Amino acid sequence: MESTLAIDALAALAQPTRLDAFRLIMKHEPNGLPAGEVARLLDVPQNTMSSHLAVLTRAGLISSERHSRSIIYRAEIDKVRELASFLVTDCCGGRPELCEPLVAEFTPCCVPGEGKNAC
Amino acid sequence: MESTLAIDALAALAQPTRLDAFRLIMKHEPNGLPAGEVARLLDVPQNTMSSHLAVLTRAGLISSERHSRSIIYRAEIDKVRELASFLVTDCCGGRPELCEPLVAEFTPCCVPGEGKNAC
DNA sequence: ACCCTATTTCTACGATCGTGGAAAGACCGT
DNA sequence: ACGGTCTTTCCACGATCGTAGAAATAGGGT
Repeated sequence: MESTLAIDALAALAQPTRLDAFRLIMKHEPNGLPAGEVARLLDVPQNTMSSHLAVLTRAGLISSERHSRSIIYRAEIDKVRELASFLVTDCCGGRPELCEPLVAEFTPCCVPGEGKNAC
Repeated sequence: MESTLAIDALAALAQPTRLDAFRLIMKHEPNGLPAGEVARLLDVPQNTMSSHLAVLTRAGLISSERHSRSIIYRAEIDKVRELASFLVTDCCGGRPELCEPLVAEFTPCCVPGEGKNAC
């Protein structure tokens, strides 16, 4: 992942209203959520939310699709994967021994066949 | 990880000069790097870099320690782990099937006993 | 054609951010 | 005590951001 793309994604998430909106949209995968619903659920004016959603879209973290009158927003999960990967790769670049604890953090999460899921 | 702490960390990294500085300091783990070196290597005035380093410090991503005349900056790797974990947890909250590909992204990296290290 | 709903675009305002000159603060050597 | 090095703090400037009112756009129902 290129540095400038990572910065756009980081900057997009580094804002309370947008982070909330992103998390909300994530929670509604893979159905998505209309823009008005996002604004209503987070109690933010529609036009304000619209510009925030535009920022998240420009950063590639969400995408939109028109569905008659509504515009449905969905999360771009690959982008989160890229971003987390960027952080980890960045951190252990050239130093594998540093990123081992990072991997350990994620591995117990979502292992198939495990009864409880820590994730 | 609390949301506001994550936002501070994200905002701190969402700036070119700071991201560069952070990556540079990461690269010099665990020895650390004096503030002046960071400024010199990235070709940024010392006082400008000083304020950026202060932001990264407030976000908990780096820490400083005086060593005679120099002030050595070191990365707080745990914080990166927390941040990456926050992103992943955020993403697959309640939906384990979504975070599986994320884990797959990290797992091949740094597995012990592997000859080549993709990380 | 008209109205209603859903959403965006335009615009402007105050607030915060990034930058770097100038000065001040630590620390060491002599 | 003094000069030199390393770093931070203070300050001010322009630039970007977050917000939301008002108007414009897109689509569906009658």
